Amino acid sequence: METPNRPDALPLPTIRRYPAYLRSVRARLARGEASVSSAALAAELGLDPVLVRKDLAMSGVAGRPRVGHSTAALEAALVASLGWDNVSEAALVGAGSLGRALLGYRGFREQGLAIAVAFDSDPALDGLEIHGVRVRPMKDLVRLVRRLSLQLGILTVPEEAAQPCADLLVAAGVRGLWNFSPVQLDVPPGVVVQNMDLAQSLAVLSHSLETAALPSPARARRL
Amino acid sequence: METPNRPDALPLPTIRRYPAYLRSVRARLARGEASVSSAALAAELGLDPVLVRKDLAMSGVAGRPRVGHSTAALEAALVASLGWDNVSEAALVGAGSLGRALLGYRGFREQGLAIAVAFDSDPALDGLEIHGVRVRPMKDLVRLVRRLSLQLGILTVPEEAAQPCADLLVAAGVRGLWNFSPVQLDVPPGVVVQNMDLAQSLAVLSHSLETAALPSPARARRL
DNA sequence: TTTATATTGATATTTTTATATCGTATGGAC
DNA sequence: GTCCATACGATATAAAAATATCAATATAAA
Repeated sequence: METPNRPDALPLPTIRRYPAYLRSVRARLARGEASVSSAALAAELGLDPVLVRKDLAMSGVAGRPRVGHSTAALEAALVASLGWDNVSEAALVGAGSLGRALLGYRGFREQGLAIAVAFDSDPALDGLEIHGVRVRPMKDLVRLVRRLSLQLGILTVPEEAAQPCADLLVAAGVRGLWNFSPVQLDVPPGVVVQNMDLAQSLAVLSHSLETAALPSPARARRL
Repeated sequence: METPNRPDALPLPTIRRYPAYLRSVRARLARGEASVSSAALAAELGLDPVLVRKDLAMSGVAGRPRVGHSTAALEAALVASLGWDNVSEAALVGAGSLGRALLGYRGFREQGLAIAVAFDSDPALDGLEIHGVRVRPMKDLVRLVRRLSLQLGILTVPEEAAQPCADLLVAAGVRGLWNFSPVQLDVPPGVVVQNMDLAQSLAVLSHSLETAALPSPARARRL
């Protein structure tokens, strides 16, 4: 009942480490290396080798003693686990400076993401094309997102606009929201929200700076 | 004693939640509310009330039965725990679209961060002022960062430039790096690195979308 | 004054995640 | 062919974090 049968839901920490593994594996593939050991990955990324082995095992790729894991197999398995094999198309809402930065980011292609259209409330931006993506007025959002069957909404709007825009995207049928604003979005069940919160990240950094005044213990390195 | 450092090192998950508490507390303060209950915060942020209570307790602010916690006291304690009471000055390296977006972000002031200067390898940007911050050439980095005693480096450069720029910043004496590139930085002990990784966040979102149960009807309509 | 109740704070339990340990398989050296 | 070093895989332990439970307390109402 609870579990959708196809892909297992992996532990979130594992999923968070997958992009780093994938990056390294792709680089090795490009260098012509046919296999990689968990120890090598662990050393490169500053992680515990056992942890890496367990993470890789969960991707379904078996390793061979004395050899390691096939880079090609790993690449495919990691991409599949991440859901980056079939590209999801997204609508970006808020073509301010952050929105434009995302529109110009080339890396999304390798990460199964394509931004199909952008929306902004500023009439001056209406019709503009930014990095190959057309900007549309907000009033067209629901209709366009629905017609294009977009799965994902990217929110790069000022905080006071975040919830209303989220509501529009949900009404238009997106199944996930990538939220760059610092507000806690309220969405119906079934819609996934992932927050990309600057404040959260900065908090960890500031607090670490404040507390780690002297280098007494080797603080555990979080990927 | 066990704790040589002045401020206690709080659990990272707690620290990550502090900005959300702080936001809510500040909003309540602005509305003139003198106190707030852990249950109210929990409901607003979608967290377990017990978790909120433990988090708030760790800030050192005591609550009163039937009343809650003083918003003023909470504000002060959270800000202090985060190290946001004394502003740290930062150097931003890489004045591309993402760098500019950060330079234009107003919220940093309330988060104890001020960007004092920016650097970019593009000579065309030399001397430019972006959102009130001057852009300098890379060759001036070490000298300027050292002279201004900047504590923090913000890396918004292409991935191949990340490690060299990090090395420069470390050589100039920064104690922390906020890394927006997807590479694992190698820094000497004592220097704190906090990664702000788009791929990591996107990974969680994609995987959640992949594993989340699809709405039962009308999904096989794309033949 | 008494009582009901909202709310805290402490303790205990469970769950999750990370680390340590040990056995096993494989490919190459001799 | 035998032995050895390497790397995996499984099991066990530990650490961290979230969740549950419950007693204590202070406020407001009766």
